[in-house]
Amino acid sequence: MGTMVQIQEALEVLRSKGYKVTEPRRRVLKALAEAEQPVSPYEIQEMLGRKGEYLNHVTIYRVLDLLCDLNLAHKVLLRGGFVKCTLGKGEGCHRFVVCRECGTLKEYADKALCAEESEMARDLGFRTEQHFSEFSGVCSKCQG
Amino acid sequence: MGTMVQIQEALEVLRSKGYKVTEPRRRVLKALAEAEQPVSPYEIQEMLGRKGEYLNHVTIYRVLDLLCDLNLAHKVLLRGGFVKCTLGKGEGCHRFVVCRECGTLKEYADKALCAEESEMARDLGFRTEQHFSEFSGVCSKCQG
DNA sequence: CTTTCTGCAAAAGGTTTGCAGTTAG
DNA sequence: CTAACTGCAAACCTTTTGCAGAAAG
Repeated sequence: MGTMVQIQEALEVLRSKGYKVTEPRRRVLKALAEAEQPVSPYEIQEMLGRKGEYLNHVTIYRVLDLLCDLNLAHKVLLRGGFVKCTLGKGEGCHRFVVCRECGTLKEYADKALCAEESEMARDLGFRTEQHFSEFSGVCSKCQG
Repeated sequence: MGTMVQIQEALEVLRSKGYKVTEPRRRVLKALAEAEQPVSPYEIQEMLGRKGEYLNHVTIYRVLDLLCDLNLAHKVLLRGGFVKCTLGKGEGCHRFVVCRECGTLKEYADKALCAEESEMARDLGFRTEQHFSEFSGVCSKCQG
């Protein structure tokens, strides 16, 4: 499955930036990859607990901080949880579409939209650096 | 000044929806109108305290909840604070541009952008209902 | 070996709840 | 008057900090 590959890639990023590859970091990455929805630090702790892989919550907070710094994970503001990043580099700002019913999330990027938003902001006198965009709606499965 | 008018309008919305116009609600609205940046519940409490207008923090939380429900205020997720809504109705989703330096914020809405985003999401199988957008950047004053 | 990382204990902060008393309409 | 609102106390949950021991490279 692609999940293992994704985790390996993430670990490689850690290594290449001089960070150590540790068991807690592996576990948090795996938990994020397995989660279908954005998950909070304590939810991650629960997920791991069920598999007998206890981690201190402080450790989880710190791992998540690092992963977000490296763009290997994102905090979803609308839901207050974290997700594993599924995009590569250099494709514009990362966005989310979140299903209000089941919590399913899709990540995407669109350079044209980014450009348009930046222009919008320029009209207001701003030089934008980052666009946080999250759309809330209903996914195909949940549409009746 | 326009501030008073804006508050009067907000109070009118409260009245028209059957909510009571109380001193705490007046005070929170006034504080939001005076704030130049997004402010947290406790910051609002401080602002009011300096004017000798004490409010319990629980009351402030509840007033803010109500104002957000009525779209008279917004929670700015990037900053974790609240702002008074400055837009009228039916102009599309409300967005923010926030200055990373001074915290200055501008609110705007753009129907075309909304439409474009909805199309984007439709391609991903989503029927969107709400677009939540915050741009982080540098405002004209803070640009060197 | 040495630097980085983790766990623990504890504190600090933010948010919520239930209830009794007050107030707007 | 009565329903709606506020204040208080307390609980609860989330996040952060400092430090001592463990582990990766």
